[in-house]
Amino acid sequence: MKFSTSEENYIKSIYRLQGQTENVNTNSLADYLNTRAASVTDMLKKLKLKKLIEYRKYYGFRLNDSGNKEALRIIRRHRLWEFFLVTKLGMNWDKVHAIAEELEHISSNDLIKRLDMYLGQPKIDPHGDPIPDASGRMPVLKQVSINNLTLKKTGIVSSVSSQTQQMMEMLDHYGIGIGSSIKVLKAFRFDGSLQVKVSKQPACILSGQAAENIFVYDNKEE
Amino acid sequence: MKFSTSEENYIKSIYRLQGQTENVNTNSLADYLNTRAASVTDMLKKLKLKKLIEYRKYYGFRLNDSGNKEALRIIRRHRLWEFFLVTKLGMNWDKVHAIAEELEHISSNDLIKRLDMYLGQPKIDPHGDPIPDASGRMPVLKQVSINNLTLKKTGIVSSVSSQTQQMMEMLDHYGIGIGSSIKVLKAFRFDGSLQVKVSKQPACILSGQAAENIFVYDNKEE
DNA sequence: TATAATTTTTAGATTTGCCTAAAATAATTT
DNA sequence: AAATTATTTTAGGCAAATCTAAAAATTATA
Repeated sequence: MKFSTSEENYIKSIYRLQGQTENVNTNSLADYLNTRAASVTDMLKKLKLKKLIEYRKYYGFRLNDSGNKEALRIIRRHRLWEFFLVTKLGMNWDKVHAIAEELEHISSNDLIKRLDMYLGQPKIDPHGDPIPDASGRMPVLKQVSINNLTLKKTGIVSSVSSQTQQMMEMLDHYGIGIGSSIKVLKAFRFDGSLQVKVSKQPACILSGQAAENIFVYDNKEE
Repeated sequence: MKFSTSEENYIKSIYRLQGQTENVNTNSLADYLNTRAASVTDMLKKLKLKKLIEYRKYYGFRLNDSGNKEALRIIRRHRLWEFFLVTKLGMNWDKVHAIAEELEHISSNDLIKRLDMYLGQPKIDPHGDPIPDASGRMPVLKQVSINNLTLKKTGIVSSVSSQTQQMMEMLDHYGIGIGSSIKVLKAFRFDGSLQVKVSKQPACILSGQAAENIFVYDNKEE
């Protein structure tokens, strides 16, 4: 089934909001979409008719199974395009969102399958968010501290276990933050220090102690 | 100035049609766009208001300078995306058109500038049509017979000078047609024969005699 | 050149997605 | 529990892009 751009935006937004709470309510969706409650109600009727949501008047609504599936398809497209814009076109990752919002509505399955292959079946987008697979499953992401990351494999920083002032200062100095991509070029067994490449910056050295506190997801297919 | 998808489709179509004749008339545009004359008239009013066309009621219309400029911007986007779909995603060139029709309406200048760089500033799309440059100029394409094509440079077949039955049979056998991409891997000076790669097929040998009858445009920036 | 045929435009609906204002329902207070 | 407040829905309208049917202008023909 094909959906309009507007329908897709509603589906995606409901998916976002229902993540936190159980049911979504009209006003919060209206806020989120920068529109009015009346417009939301109009669209809810349409989405109900198309059997994408559970909806009881005045009581809130949520996506049903096929609604969720559709949401994941849209999110997959969005994140693959973001990955493309950052890794292939070198766009800044805080600027890709708006463009991906447009690209995501092009729904050719063949296009997306090929894009996915071309990008190396990435598992996380440049913001550090997981990319659902073709059948709508979110990948199970194993986090590894970077001293356990395979050499030359790109990981995406997911968390840091020490949140001390000193640690933060150092991460800041190296330009490392949640979502940064990191590749280990060389591991020195003598002291556990690592030569790493952070995003597009020149290679640098991290101590073993720092390394074991920085966690990444492996990106791309094994 | 920003235009709607529908406006852009009209602009592009007028550009196509006015190529052949001087003025475009309502019915032929309606035919071309698979719509009704009344819808065309409605849009013409809008395009006139936005100062993109010359239009005298009942007498036909054509793009003015800014209309032409806009058309070329859209065509540029379309052809760059087609190039991307074929060369990067490996799509069949007879299937890319429909998808490029959607991609072309995403109008971020930064996106298109980067896409262009990423693709190597190509001069012709996979159908053999020239790609306008950023300022809307169509590239001046020099045709070269492939025995004058620089080694390892990809050319796009533009014409064949001998149209004999025998020649056609051979071209067919090698899978060479207008729009095919050809790269010369090796030139044997002894007899002028060439080892060439046609599209994604395995390399093969062409006689010097055949080669001098096959003309290509150089693609990509010098 | 008057009439017929064709082309183009206007008039008036329709659909989608949005809006405001008012009515209906639910939740909170007193 | 009744009244007040907040939320949600309905009613009715608007703009964009389309359509059909009818009117107007142009072109062709008898």
